[in-house]
Amino acid sequence: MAASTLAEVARLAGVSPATASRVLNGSARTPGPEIAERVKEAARSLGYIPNAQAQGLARSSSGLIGLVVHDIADPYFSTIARGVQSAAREHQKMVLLATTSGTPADEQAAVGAFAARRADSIVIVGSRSTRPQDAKDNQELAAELDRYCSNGGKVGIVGHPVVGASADGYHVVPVPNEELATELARALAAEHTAKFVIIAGPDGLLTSDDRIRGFQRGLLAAGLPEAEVIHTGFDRAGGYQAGLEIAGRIKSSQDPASNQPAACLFAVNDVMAIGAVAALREQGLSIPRDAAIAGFDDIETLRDFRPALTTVSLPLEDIGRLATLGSLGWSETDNAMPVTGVVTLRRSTETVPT
Amino acid sequence: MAASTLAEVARLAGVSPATASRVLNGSARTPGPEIAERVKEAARSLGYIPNAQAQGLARSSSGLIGLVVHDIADPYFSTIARGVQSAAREHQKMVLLATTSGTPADEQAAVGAFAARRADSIVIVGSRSTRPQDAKDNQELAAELDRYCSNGGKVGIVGHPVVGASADGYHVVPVPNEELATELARALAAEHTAKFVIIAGPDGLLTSDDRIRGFQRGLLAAGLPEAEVIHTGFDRAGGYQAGLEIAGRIKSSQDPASNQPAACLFAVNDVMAIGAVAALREQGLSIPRDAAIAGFDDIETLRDFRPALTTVSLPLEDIGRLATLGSLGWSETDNAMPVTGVVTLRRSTETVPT
DNA sequence: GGATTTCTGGCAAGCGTTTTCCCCGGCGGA
DNA sequence: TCCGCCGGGGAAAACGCTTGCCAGAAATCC
Repeated sequence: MAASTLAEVARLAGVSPATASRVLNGSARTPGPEIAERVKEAARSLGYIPNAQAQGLARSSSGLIGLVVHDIADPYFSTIARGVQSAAREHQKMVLLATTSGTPADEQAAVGAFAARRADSIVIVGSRSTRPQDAKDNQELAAELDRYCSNGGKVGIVGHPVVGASADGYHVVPVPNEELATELARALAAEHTAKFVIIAGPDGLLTSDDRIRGFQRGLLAAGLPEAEVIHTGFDRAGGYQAGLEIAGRIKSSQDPASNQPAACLFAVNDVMAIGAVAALREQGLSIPRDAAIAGFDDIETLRDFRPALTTVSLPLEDIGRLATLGSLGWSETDNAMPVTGVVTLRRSTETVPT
Repeated sequence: MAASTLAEVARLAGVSPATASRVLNGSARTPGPEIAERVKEAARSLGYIPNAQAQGLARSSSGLIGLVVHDIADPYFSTIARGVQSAAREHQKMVLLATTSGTPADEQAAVGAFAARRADSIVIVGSRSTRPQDAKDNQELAAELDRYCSNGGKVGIVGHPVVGASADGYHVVPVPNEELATELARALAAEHTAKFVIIAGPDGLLTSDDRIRGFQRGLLAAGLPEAEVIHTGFDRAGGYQAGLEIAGRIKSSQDPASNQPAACLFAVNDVMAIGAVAALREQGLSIPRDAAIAGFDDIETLRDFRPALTTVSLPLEDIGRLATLGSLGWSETDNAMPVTGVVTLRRSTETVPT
């Protein structure tokens, strides 16, 4: 038994498909109540489900929102995805998911697929890259997006605009990474005298770069020298690796007499921070005694981590919502309420008394 | 500028739409190479993107896979989602996401929406409920699914079949929750003499119930009495609450002379376990000294948690893949490799020497 | 060399809706 | 009483693509 069609419903109700369509799917014109009832009854008895593809074709709008993330299993993205999902639901849209590992080429493919599906809008999350090797792909991504926009699509972007994209229809939700990193640095500088080291993502990853820049600026403002920057992977493994390296240095240079932390670390995101902590611990170091460490994002799942991680709380779910609403043309919302975060000092950067 | 259509491409290339369709979208018949080149060139120059909705309508298949989860921000689900996504991608499908908070009514709505979109298959993840208040909704969900299946849809389910669903086309990926919980209990029973307490989800949540049952069986096999079961929310908050209660009891009854843990806790999932640990700690108790605790799932993000959590490792990503492949009719795969987990003993249940 | 296949394009009929007209009956105003 | 309106229902034309079928041409076989 194939799914029943509108035509069948109409026939059963003894009306034309036009009328059936009008009563079953919100139309400006509402047929007479008696007829309407008959149609609804017919639909019910046949178990009629409108074919959204056909509707999409006819209305040329699909009710779909495309979501592009690096990795849906990463808590950063999945939290944002939750926001996207909830905003989409409020607007009776469904979300189409694409994961890309952050590769611009994959992102381009995803945008293409969304365009093919005539998604009403696309939300892109995840740090942009300006690395030279990505330049070409970035350009193609930008072209794909521009094409999508010029065909009437809307795009919501978290963080940085896609490099090179220029058409109308973009809505970016800015995240004050730099400012917040500055604040974090100042807060840490007030308590710590140890050497600062930044555990960062690959050079050219915009989010990472912003946070580095902001942090350095904060140190500067506090009259401290620039921090050393270690570039590594933007994930736990990267943090872990950097942690190992730092642990080695600390152990070889630590002054046993001092009980001040030998280093104050800033990992540009929480997951990296956790990786670094794991490495430091494995090497027998203790946080925050031997080294203080801060992250960024304030991932929910990691809040029970001990020592509690100093970090910058970002309203990830709201960010997802905002990007979605923005992509839907709901731009009033963001003017009302720009994204902001708050520096959250916790145990991992406390200076141990004595 | 509206998106260009196949007809325009055909016109520009000087061929019929039929021919254009054949060269641009994999068809059994491939037109002559010279013509093909002309069409491709035309398509390229127009920036043609096939309209997937129209294709779907014509082919009556959408290339969509519907994924139903309780909460995409929950690491359990997001890890499975990653597997689903990757399997989908390998089969050139896109995934449509729906989150339902586990409410059967919402799940039904999601299935309906997927059916409307003519999703090729649906993957349902998340514990089924047999609670009386859900009975009616469950039945409707089952009806909706049956309808979807009888219209040719395929369904992949993780864990338990939907209560009451009977049509053809279901593929369930069984997760040996009960067996693994039994194993876990035996392993713990070998080391612990303290009172066992199970921190469980609401009564009637199948996954929770299975894990309880398995655990009790394991205790029994080890010659120990049944554990007390505390029913609470299936999430961190639930675990936390139970943790508070247990902490109270422990503190009021603890024998200061003993340095054996006063209780051995089993939380039916990792997130609950983490919540419980947080509560216990807040109450000044230490793990595993005052209480041992184990979880279930082995969530990746929580692996760096200290004390490392004893748990049962589940190949979540594979489970997602399997359910997806199964839903696509790739059933050979699962016969070859049933899902299995492994009891992973870690620090949180170690008995402290002396 | 003629007849029979084998190919290759094109025509046109869907796929299931929406939406623009159009028509017809009833109504109020003059 | 006549006319213009209005409102509700239907016919039919999209929407953009696939595919079964057909016809002509080329290739193959006696």
